[in-house]
Amino acid sequence: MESEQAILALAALAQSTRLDVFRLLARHEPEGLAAGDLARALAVPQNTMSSHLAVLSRARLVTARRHGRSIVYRADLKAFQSVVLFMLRDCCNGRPEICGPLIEDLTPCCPPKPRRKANA
Amino acid sequence: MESEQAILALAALAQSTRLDVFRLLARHEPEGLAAGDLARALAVPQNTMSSHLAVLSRARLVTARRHGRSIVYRADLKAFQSVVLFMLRDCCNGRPEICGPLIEDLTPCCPPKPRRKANA
DNA sequence: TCACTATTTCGATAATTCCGGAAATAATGT
DNA sequence: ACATTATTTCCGGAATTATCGAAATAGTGA
Repeated sequence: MESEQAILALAALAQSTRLDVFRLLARHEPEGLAAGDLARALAVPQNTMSSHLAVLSRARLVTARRHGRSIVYRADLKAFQSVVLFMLRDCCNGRPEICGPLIEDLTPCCPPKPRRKANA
Repeated sequence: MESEQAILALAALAQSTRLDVFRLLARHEPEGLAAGDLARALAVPQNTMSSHLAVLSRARLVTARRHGRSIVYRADLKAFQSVVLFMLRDCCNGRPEICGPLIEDLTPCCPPKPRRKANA
């Protein structure tokens, strides 16, 4: 991922409504949510929501697909992952001694197994 | 980390000069760089750089410390880590089945130690 | 104190973003 | 074709951000 693309994504997420939208869509993977449902859920006018969705879409953080009358939006978790990866690479670039503990502390986010830091 | 703080950080990084600044500072940990050095390195006027540094500072992504005549800035990697963690939590919230592979794919960034298999 | 260096603050302008009312576009069913 | 529903586009105003010249502040050394 290139800087320009990452900046688009960071800017897209740096706004509370859009952050909420992405949160909500991530939670509704893989079904997605229609634009109107998003507007209703977050109590935002449809046209305002539409422009926010356009920003997220330009940033490639969400995808849109027409489904009957509705347009269903989905979070693009792969793209989101790319952004996180980009940030970490930026921070770690050639400095594993810094990134190492970061990744380690990161892991508890979604512990596949561990319950305590009984590691050694 | 709360949303508001995260949004400040994302917004701070969503600008090319500031992203470059953070990159540069991360690479110059733990010594840091003086404001003037940053301005020179990125070919930006001092006052412009100063306002960018203020934004990064408000977002807690950098710290400043006077050192003689200069003010030396340092990347706050802990704060950066918090932002990344926040993003991942937002994405994974209650959905390890999504976050799991994400973390796994993330690990190759800086593999400090042999990773164990997720799941079993 | 004075001169010098480093950085920030002030102030102004241009550009961008956010918001939402109103109108336009698109799909569906009759 | 028409009415209905879902969403977007158009438009304008308010707020915020980016940029940078000029002036102000802070530290250093003679």
